[in-house]
Amino acid sequence: MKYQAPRGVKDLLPPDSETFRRLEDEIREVFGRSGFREVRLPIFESADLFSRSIGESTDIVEKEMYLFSGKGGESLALRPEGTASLIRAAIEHHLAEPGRVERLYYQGPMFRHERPQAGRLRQFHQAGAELLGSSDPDDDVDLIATVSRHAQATNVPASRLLINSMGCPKCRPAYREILVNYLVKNRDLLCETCQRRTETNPLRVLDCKVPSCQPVLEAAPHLVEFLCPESRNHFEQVCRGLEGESLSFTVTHRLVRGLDYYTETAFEWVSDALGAQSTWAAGGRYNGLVRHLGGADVPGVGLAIGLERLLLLRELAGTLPQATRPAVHIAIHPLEETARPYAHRILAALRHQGISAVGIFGQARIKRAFLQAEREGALFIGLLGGDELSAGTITLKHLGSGIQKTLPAFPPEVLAETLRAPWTP
RNA sequence: GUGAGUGUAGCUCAAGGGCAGAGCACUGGACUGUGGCUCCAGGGGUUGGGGGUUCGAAACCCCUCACUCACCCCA
Repeated sequence: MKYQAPRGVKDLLPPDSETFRRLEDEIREVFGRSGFREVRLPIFESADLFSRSIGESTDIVEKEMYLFSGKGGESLALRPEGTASLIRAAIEHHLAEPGRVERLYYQGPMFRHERPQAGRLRQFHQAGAELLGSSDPDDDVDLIATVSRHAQATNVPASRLLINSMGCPKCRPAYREILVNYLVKNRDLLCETCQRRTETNPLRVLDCKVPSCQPVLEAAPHLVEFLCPESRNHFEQVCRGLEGESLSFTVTHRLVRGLDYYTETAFEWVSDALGAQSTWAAGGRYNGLVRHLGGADVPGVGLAIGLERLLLLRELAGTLPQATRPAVHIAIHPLEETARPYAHRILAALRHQGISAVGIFGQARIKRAFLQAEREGALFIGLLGGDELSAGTITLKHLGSGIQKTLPAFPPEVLAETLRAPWTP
């Protein structure tokens, strides 16, 4: 085997490609019903956009981006996530303006250079929704409800919603200092990675899963206890709103975001039915991001769904959208050389009538032609021999019932109608 | 980036130092303008790749690549 797909990328073949397509369409529908409209974003951007928005000290930027240079030497990157691109586009096209509310969604492949494993690919797909221009906690609640309700309706197994507050630029630095003091005091009890992160990205230490770190981290001060009055109020209203919607959630003090631009509410949906990569959707509020990227002071809240992970869950639940192969209505087989042009004429005429039709040209024996017609999913086979050619007819056989009729091939409107009518004994 | 487990026909898998095999799929025939069933026959492989040990390697050793899972990170 000479060539094979690069590591961590996957070919999606029928019927899996059709199933995936249906899942994407379903998510478009869900976002669309909540008022979001699609933006098509480029697959690469200036590398700088991602390091500025995601954060220099995150793994994504430090070691997982696919970087390359443009002809002019500019530094470009395949997008590792969608929010940065969407916000860039919203600023560029003046959709992120004070007082203006925009609901936008995107969908498509993302790229991160990681070691592949269950639910983790180097090219994977995300669908994300972003609501710009509102800082109202009920918009957080509504966005969360959109995904949670759909998860309920499609029986996503063992799914739990976790939420936390990341605070705001007013209160997070104070908490950060308190946390760093606590971590430094307990430095000897922490793993090497945590010791290093205490300097570089202290909030991430809370996310550590090394067993020996757990007692220290469990006892660490909780961010929610140090929120400023505004942030506290926002978080409480989100919690109350979710309760009002009867959406169950768990406040998880050690839930933090890997991406620096999140403020206030952070949330994610996890499922024990997945492997180690248990998060299938995640999001949060990012009130500082638009300005951070050079736009106006416009708040935002958004989320992204990992489509491959959702697909795994829906497969387990048995609620995957039905993969439908495009139906071939009729397969047309010329029995003699002289009937070939006639076959082409009928194929074109039927397709023009909206009937899907394939030609079977490469089979010398009629038995093979029947087998191929079945394999291609045809409902009918149309046989064209010398008799049909001279009489201007076509011999139709309905493959399901075995009913056979020889009818005029033209006008095509009449033939198309015959093919659409039920053929029962 | 680290670790473990797997790589044999298109697919699912046998053979565990001594002739590389089965089922399904594929191709041809029985069957010349009428399919699915059946029967008969056939094609397919440098055993992921490279090197080594051995009279002899799919098997044992080393390197490498890929897949799977876990760490890490994240959707």
